[in-house]
Amino acid sequence: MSKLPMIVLTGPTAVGKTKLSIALAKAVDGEIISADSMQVYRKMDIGSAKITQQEMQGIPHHLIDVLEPWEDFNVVVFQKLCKECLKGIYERGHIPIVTGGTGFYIQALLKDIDFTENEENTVYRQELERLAKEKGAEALHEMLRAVDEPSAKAIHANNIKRVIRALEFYHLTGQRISDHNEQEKAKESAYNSCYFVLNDIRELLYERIDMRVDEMLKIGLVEEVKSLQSLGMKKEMVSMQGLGYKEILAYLEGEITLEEAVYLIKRDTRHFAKRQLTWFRRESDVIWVNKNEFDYDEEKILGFMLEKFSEKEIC
RNA sequence: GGAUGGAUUCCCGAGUGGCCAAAGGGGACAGACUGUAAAUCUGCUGCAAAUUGCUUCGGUGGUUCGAAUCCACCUCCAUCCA
Repeated sequence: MSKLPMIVLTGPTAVGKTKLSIALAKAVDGEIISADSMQVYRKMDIGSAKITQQEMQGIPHHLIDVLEPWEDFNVVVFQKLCKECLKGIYERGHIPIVTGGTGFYIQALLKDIDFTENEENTVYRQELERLAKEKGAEALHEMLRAVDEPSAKAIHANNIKRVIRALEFYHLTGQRISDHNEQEKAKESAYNSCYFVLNDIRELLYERIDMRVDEMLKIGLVEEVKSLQSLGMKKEMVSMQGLGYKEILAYLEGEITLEEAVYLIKRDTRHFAKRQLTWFRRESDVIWVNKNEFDYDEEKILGFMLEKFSEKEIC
């Protein structure tokens, strides 16, 4: 059986994915699946730059507003929910358009990376976290070296989160995560997909980010976070680690001024955009769509993408 | 007009005779990433080359084997007194 068709539309934050995704969906009779780690949350509209009902223009959207802000979300949940959506979309004879900036999620979907081999082991993880605090990152890294030399070499000792995950993986499965990664890395895409990365001149992108943050504030980001706070959201929660949320929360708790919070949101969003680009550069088979090369003309961009997609479908 | 304090590499800021291309932070840039990924972490940042050379610390001149660091004058900034 041939692989199922799929369009991926990604790119750095604030590049203009949302708008383009609607035009694309109309053109190919598609449904949109959001690959975004924050837009899944209800009550988090402004800070996550969530698409509005009106902007959707009747195009079905999935994985938006499906979780409460106190619920955990991660790749595994994404992958699971995503597969469920895809099933329905294919049954309806539509094309799935995966839109969003979380490269890791997209990879997990395309390569169908296997995360199923273990449960989240909070007890062991908590113990490791405690160890890290008491004995330091180096000690933890030594523990990893003892059981999984390649991982220890690849993961910097300071990157405690990933050291912990590697240890946890070994603890749970008896297998080295480095070996597991090796296997998963070799996989190729499970779909007949076109992987578009929308991009723009860096400088302009940064400008747009700054402007968008100002806009968020103007339309009530602080109020949004305030209401989340009153619902009991704490900064440790996954949802509150989103850009715009953690900083405003820090402001509301009196740790920093509003001015500082705004500066941090802008800066960290810029950093984020950069990291996204680094990720996409590493992915193979991506089709870069530099807006400036199309004179910022939506029609031209769309035309190019449709052409690429039809090439893909034929072969 | 007078007094005092300052001017440092993209920015902030340390450095007060050799160990200084100059601490530290920020930004910029680059990278890693396989269950928190809007997260977490790393590298790099005067110019050119093999351990080297060259041009930098407001300007000009001087002291010294040697100056970002000392001296003189000048320019600009800040505060205070007229």
